[in-house]
Amino acid sequence: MIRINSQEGTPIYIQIVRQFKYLIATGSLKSGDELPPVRVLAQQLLINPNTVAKAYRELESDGLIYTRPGAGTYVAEPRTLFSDEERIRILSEKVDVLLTEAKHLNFSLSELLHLIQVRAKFLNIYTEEV
Amino acid sequence: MIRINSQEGTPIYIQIVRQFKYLIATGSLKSGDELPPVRVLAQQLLINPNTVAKAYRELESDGLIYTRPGAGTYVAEPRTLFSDEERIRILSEKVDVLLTEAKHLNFSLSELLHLIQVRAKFLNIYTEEV
DNA sequence: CAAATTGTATTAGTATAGTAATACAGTAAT
DNA sequence: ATTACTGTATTACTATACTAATACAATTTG
Repeated sequence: MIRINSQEGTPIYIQIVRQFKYLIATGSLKSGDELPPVRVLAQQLLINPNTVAKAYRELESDGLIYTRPGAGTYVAEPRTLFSDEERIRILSEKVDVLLTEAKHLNFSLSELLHLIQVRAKFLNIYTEEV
Repeated sequence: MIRINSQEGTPIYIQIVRQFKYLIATGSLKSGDELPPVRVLAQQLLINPNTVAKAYRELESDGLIYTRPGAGTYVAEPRTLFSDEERIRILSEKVDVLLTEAKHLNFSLSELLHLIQVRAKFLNIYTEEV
């Protein structure tokens, strides 16, 4: 379910976080689904359970999962945690960074918008047509 | 020209990099323009010249500026450093991350696309209409 | 209740990041 | 050539990140 790459340099727990984010965003993991126990995933990946726990803590602080100590860890409901203003503010920061990157890579705005739609379809994150 | 925030936690040199990236992307700094000498900017910001130098090194490795030791540091030509495949590969990674974030924040695809155009106009990075 | 399974806290070791002090080396201008 | 500027390299200190070993606490299950 999860794969880590020791070569790549990015911290193990970050790799785990990122992959679960994708799995949740694409719907491979749905609300209520249980994540593997920290010890199970740790043994699969040959790492320390605490490293998995750290990843889970990060996902929980993002509101994507919740943990019940003694019971397990589950995918949270996709409730809107923030106000509209805050949602826009959070995403705008990331959009601005992307726009800057795109500009430096010589992408035009329409090329960027097109790429986003291509990737959305490829990742199967959004089913809507635009 | 540059401002740093000691509270915010993000490393000083990263803050410097980010701000120069914006200045270049928005055209406030154009090809050939000289960046302030490391000592000058360091004194303005009350930090060590080496910290500024580190920021400049990062910008140079991104191809945005070039330095001539003994002379100064200048904004590079906006030449395309990469092949089309590579440009798309690099940007796709960042797009994927943004799409995942947008999904978790309950943005629809069209809302995301709209926000991008709004921000592009606001930042004045792209002048084209879509 | 007892046993097994869950996540958590504590502690520690190692590596790396971040910043700085200082000395070095190359360029430009007079 | 000398002086005054450039960026660079070396070294070192400090804090934090990352991972792990181990013990703890809470829930579930029989």
